[in-house]
Amino acid sequence: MAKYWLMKSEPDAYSIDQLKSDKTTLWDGIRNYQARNFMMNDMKVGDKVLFYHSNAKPPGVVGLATVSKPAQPDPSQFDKKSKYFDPKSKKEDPRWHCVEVKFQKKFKDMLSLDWLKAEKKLEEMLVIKRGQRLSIQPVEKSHYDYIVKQGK
DNA sequence: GCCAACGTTGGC
DNA sequence: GCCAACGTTGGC
Repeated sequence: MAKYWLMKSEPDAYSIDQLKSDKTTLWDGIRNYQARNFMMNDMKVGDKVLFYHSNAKPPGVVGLATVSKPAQPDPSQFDKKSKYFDPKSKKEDPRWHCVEVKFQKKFKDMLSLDWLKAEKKLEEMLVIKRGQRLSIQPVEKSHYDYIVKQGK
């Protein structure tokens, strides 16, 4: 049974257009244990992903992706030149893991955060709740289905 | 650029 | 194990 997720990315860092041209990408650089645990323990190949642009004008869901590879150690944690380098992480016991995601679709018209907030059916979604900063969030099937139906 | 929310760190 | 200080996220 596939699960449903929302994954945030700042378009300046990695956008849906980049994913479209890359086809797949490692979701590296996650340095939050809750988000990591979702990737390590709960995400499975084939799970559905809402791709969300944060810190964008406007922020919102811009397209769809799927999980294409299970969690593996995040290579950026061992790369001294990476901004995600973590000196406390050991090769034999990596602290951070990440999944690979695959491009599925870019919405012609994104669904902005304002729009999500205005939808009665989506009022329980985590992403519209105040102070919700988690960059990977579980999404309910009904919310996912509703968004996919609206997204062109 | 501001700042509320909240996660992490480290002294005790 | 508490909690103050600090850092980051992300909407506005």
